Amino acid sequence: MEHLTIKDIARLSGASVSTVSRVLNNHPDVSGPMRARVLEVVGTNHFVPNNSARNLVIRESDMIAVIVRGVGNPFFTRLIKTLERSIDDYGYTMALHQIGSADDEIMTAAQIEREKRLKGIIFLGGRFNYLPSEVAAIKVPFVCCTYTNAFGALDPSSYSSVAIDDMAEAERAVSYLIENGHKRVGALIERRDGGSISQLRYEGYLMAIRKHGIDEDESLVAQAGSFEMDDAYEAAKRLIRNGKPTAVFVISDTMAMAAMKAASDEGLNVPADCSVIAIDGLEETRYCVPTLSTLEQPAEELARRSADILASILEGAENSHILMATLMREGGTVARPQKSL
Amino acid sequence: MEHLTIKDIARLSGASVSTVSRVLNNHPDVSGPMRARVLEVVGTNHFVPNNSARNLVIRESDMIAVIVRGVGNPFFTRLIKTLERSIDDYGYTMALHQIGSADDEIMTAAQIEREKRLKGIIFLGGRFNYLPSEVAAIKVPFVCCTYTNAFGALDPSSYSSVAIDDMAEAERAVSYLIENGHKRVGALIERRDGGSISQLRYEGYLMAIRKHGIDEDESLVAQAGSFEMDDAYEAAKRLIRNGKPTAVFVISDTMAMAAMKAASDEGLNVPADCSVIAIDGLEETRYCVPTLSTLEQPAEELARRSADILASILEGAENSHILMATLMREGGTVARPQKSL
DNA sequence: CTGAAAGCGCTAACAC
DNA sequence: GTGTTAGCGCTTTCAG
Repeated sequence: MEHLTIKDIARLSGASVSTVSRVLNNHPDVSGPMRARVLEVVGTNHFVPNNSARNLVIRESDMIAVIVRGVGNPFFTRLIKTLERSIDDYGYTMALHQIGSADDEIMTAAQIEREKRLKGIIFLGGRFNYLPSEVAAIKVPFVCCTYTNAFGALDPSSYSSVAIDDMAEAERAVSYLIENGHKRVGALIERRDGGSISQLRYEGYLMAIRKHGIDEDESLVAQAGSFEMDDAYEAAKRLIRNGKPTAVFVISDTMAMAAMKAASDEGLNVPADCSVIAIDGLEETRYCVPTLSTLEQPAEELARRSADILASILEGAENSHILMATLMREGGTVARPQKSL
Repeated sequence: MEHLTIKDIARLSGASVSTVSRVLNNHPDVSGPMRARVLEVVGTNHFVPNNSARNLVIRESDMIAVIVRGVGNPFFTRLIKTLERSIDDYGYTMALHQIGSADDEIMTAAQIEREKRLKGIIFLGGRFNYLPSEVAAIKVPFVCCTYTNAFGALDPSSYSSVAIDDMAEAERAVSYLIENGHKRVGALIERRDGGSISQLRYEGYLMAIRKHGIDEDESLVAQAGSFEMDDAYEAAKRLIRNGKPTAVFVISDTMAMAAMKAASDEGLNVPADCSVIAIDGLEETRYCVPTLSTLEQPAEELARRSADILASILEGAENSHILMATLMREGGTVARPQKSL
């Protein structure tokens, strides 16, 4: 016997399929003895109803899908936790879907939407350049969490988003370094183009140094080519050797950890010889020695507001976009530059 | 129009449902013009087939589910990446399922198995105490990755596992400290009981100190109550103050990061005043200053072997159990104790 | 309270 | 090549 069906249970318990279905779904109109009998058969046979069949006939679910590209991103951890709780509080059920680096989140979403009869979707990280034509495949409301359609052509009324102003926050971080007396401020980024979060934060870096009348210096910009720590480490070493910065702005906390290690391995003391500031605010970097100075994204808020927006849209509200502020975490990695430099 | 069905596409394109189905599934026996016509209608209408219906009629899939409790665990990150690639290499498709802390992985698995017609399952982290009766609900082969049924009563031939020998490895880590001259070796754990990985590693700690004839000292054992960094930080502070250890064995890398911070905040230098060793081998802790000394779990291997086993079982092989060795990463957090202590 | 029967959207024989 | 049709396993009117 491969897999039992509701029909088998009916036969085994001497009830009809509809009665079995009723007890399975906790409908009240089943007699005590009958219910007990069915439950017993279900139990001893480890019967589990086929959800595909169920989903097929149920025209709607209470499910909200959270689609993540890269569960590897530690920043998403906290978001996911809060998302789960918020979605639950609204009476919905969360389904987390990790997608491979090759998959397209929009196509995946459209697929899952039909399969699960989703109520709505929350994307955790994604492309910045959706086209209206592709998004048309998604018929339920969705919110982009931690990013917006900065490089795309989406009608703002067609989707929602909750994120920080990456460019402005990066500018703030770099300005903070400059205001602390730094002139040679390096930037450790992934890529300066490519339409990712790295590009936005790099542009914020540029705005800050221009605004403060500092000349751009190519030797002060290091592109790691990825968000990985090993690539960041190597890029940081190059940056330190070639650019001799007194402070470095890093686009993410994990990359900043690698940069701090690189500085240490180069014989530099952080922050005495080289200050470091980043954006993200991972829990892990609180435990760096010294604690990483970083602009903390309001992770819990980001997640909660995303759920709030989706829930309100489900109640009839319009799409909306929220830009949240970061909180400066004054750790111990920023100091005024040494006189000698 | 809510959602189109294959029937709508048939009507719109002047084809029959079976023809539409054929082009959707890339069957060869459809004429060029007809195929193009259908594809066009599908495209302009953003039609996505209902997978529930599809799964219902397709009696089997090529899917292997990876069920994770807590995507938050950074150690799982690398595992997931490798798992995805390995599963893909075998020609299967991976579906990642995060389960909430309240859900039971076995019930969830049974459910998903039927829903998706899974080929097999890989659990990433889970309870150590499955009962044969509950596991009976799962009809496809499954492998426990990173843990075994240490506290349960499962027949070894009924499931597979790939893990390290937690107790032995913990003993090895602690012995390493003792052999480096440490007598006051503390243990920072989650709980000493509860049937988790913490219990196993704690028992390894006990074995090591007993084997070396060191007396047990309650003030040298700190239970954090969770695997969280903030709890570990507080527990580490208590441990340092009350136990005055010259070295600490920590059951996980993340908790070790917190412990190093605690030591630093207590005015201690790691490793001069207090050595630290852990088990896991996260990429992040390579970038601690100094690099954390830890027994690296062979993450890629763990994942690859899990996929290998599952694939071989699917080819007719028997269940099997693999215990893998860790690799000692000699970072910079272990030193011989100071004379003065 | 319980059973019979009609689909949910799709695939796969089976005819033409 | 293309269309017709019988279910996949389940929920849900609708009768009794």
